[in-house]
Amino acid sequence: MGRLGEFIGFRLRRVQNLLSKDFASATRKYNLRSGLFSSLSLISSNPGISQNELSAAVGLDKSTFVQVIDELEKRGLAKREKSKTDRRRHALFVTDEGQIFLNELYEIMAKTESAALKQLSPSELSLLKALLDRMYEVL
Amino acid sequence: MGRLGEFIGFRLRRVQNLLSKDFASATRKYNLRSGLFSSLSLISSNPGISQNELSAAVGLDKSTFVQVIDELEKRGLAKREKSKTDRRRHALFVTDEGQIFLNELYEIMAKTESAALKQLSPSELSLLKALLDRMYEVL
DNA sequence: TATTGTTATACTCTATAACTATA
DNA sequence: TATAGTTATAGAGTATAACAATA
Repeated sequence: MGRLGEFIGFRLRRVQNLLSKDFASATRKYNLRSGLFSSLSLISSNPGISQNELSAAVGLDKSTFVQVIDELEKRGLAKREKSKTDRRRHALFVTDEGQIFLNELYEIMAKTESAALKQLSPSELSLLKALLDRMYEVL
Repeated sequence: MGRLGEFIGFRLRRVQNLLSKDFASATRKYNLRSGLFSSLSLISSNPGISQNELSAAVGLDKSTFVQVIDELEKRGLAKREKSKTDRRRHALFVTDEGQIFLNELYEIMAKTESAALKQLSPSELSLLKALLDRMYEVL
């Protein structure tokens, strides 16, 4: 790999690439549009979140989420509700069916990561998380 | 972040996202097409590599690299040479100018990572690399 | 027949700008 | 005026399929 292999970003990316490819192939049958999983998860963890807040959390433009949420609604996984206090906003909620589906995706994600995590002892894993968090906070 | 934050892939991605955004903004003036840096680096480390081998190493389709290498040639950073032994193949080489530019990109990458790496002691950094390599090898 | 590089093409992802309805 | 959501649109990035040259 040459000097590219000296960089920590290279190592991060190649592990993450494999994980995300594994997750993509494990969920291919669900035909998950980009951002659907993370949106569903964030709505679940933050009931009533607006589309604007969601886009800020994910770091993509708000226009990106219109189709994502259209699809979540069409699939019956989440729904928009007009805010009573500010009628411009849509409060977003995960449906019961959406929560079941989301739990299934969490399971698949956990299984995807399990092979990699088996290589690490519990203390190594918590150290890895701590190191990554320290790097994230300073960037 | 909810349960999404429990996954190691989430932590890997968010650190790597920040690193790659920082690198992108630090190199914006060079107008680097996707794959140009990694291709130039791999050609430099593997002189005479073919387009097919390059695409296999990066994990993208060979058709993707036609335009990347067109641009590397147009900028005078690398060149194609017809292989003597198999006239279908193009042996790829970095020019002197390309090597100078590549070294500059390595510098920028190192500077990009330095903020994050300052958070880690030398032994933590080498452990982090080892853990990531162990995860990569098993995936 | 199979492989290397090429072209044409289409699809996904994402951003920007302009619009609407509200505030 | 400003903000939330929407629409239209354009630009990247990538893959697939078909092709020419060569093996």
